[in-house]
Amino acid sequence: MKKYIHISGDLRNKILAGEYKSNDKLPSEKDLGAHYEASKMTIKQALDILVSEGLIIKRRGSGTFVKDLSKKEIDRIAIINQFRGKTAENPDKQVTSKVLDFSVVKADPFIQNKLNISEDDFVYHIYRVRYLNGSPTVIEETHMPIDVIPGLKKETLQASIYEYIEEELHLKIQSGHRTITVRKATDFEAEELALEKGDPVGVAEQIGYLVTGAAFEHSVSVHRYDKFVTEMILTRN
Amino acid sequence: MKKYIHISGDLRNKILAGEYKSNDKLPSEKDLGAHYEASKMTIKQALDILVSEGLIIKRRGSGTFVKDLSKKEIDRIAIINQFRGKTAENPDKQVTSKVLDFSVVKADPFIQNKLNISEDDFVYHIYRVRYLNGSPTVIEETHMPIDVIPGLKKETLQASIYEYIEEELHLKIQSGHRTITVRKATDFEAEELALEKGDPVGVAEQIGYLVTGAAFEHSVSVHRYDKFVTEMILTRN
DNA sequence: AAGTGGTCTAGACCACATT
DNA sequence: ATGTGGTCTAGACCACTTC
Repeated sequence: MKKYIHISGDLRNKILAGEYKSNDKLPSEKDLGAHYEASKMTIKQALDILVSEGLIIKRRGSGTFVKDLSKKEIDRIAIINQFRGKTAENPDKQVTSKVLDFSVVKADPFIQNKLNISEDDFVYHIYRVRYLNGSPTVIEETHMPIDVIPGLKKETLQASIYEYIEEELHLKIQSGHRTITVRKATDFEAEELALEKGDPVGVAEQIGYLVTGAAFEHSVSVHRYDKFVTEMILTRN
Repeated sequence: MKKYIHISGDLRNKILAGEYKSNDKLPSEKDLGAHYEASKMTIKQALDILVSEGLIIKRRGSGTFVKDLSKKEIDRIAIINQFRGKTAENPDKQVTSKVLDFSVVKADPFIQNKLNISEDDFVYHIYRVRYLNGSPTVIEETHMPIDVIPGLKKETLQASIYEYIEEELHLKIQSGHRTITVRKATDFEAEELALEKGDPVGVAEQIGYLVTGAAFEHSVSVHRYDKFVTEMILTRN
């Protein structure tokens, strides 16, 4: 186990368990270094993880403090800021899919640009309605370059593509760039998502990248307005 | 100037200028260290900034590579992931406000919990419609503890509260925790935002924190659906 | 085997806040 | 003046990829 992971995990537990409370001052980096038998840089690395999670605040000159979080915020914080597929995001729910289209096409200019591929490259076109516990939740339209993600089968679409990519192809997913907008449902979307015409939908457009740096997916997902939540932590420089 | 800021800035410029192109390999950390006369840890710190911005990817054993970004993605990347007020987010537009309510009230239990204050604490209640270039864009309802942000005047609300906090009170804003949802506009919201009844709105609920760790605002902002965009970069682990 | 990034150290000096 | 976190160094060893 990496030392800084161990230290940040240990401190996170103590905060979540209430051993350090809101606004409490943590021991200094020097003291923590003595306690964990680690150098200052390692302690700093551990604390910076908790800063990025929004749990603590460091103030040069005064010390490190537990943020003034409400209980709900603390519960929330363990979960967010992860990049996962729908299946992994909802471990407690049954995720199923209706496949509207699954084909191989030439990428149009829009997709070419998003995936940074040339006009001769082929992509999968995957168009699915996805259900959580049987109720329609989101319509996803995904394009993936066949060169990057080969061998997709229709039965894979019923389950988790991300799992296929990581477990079967042994590729590693690194990051995603996501843009969220809001609009009215089209007639088709309303029908598939069991909404009224013109009801709100949340739209997430996303480009996914592998650790190799290659863009492996462009997807647009249209969510029922009552089942769309997204959370983030913003920091100031 | 901090050395790692200088190095990451220099490399960012080279990437954005196309000096390093998509999928290009950057010099090794050792070589960069020689070039910039910096130690390995400092180079690492500089590169990690670019990783968090989504510009590059590091692969142990092989090297550091420019991500396979489309041109648009590259342009986008300079902007996002900052925590700022509406005024600062729209430097090119004129931001004005209509103040619907400005009062001091006792915090109700919901707000108490969000701001982590007690039932005896007073908060400002600020309720504004905000206009970009004269057209209604968002309705914001904000609560701020008067103990944390004293001396708010009605004329401040016409402009930028964030500016008041930083310039006048000399407090430093550190971070925000934001949750985004989608729903139908209420009749009141539709009227103020010049929408039809039941049209979509994007809702951002946010808690803001100072560098002291104190929660200084809870706000719910209801956005016209055609003027609501939010962008983020997600990473795995 | 050679080269890469990841982790870690022991210490230095600096910028800032508090006393 | 003291204590804090921020930056930086010069090196060590490790895990991983590529040849």
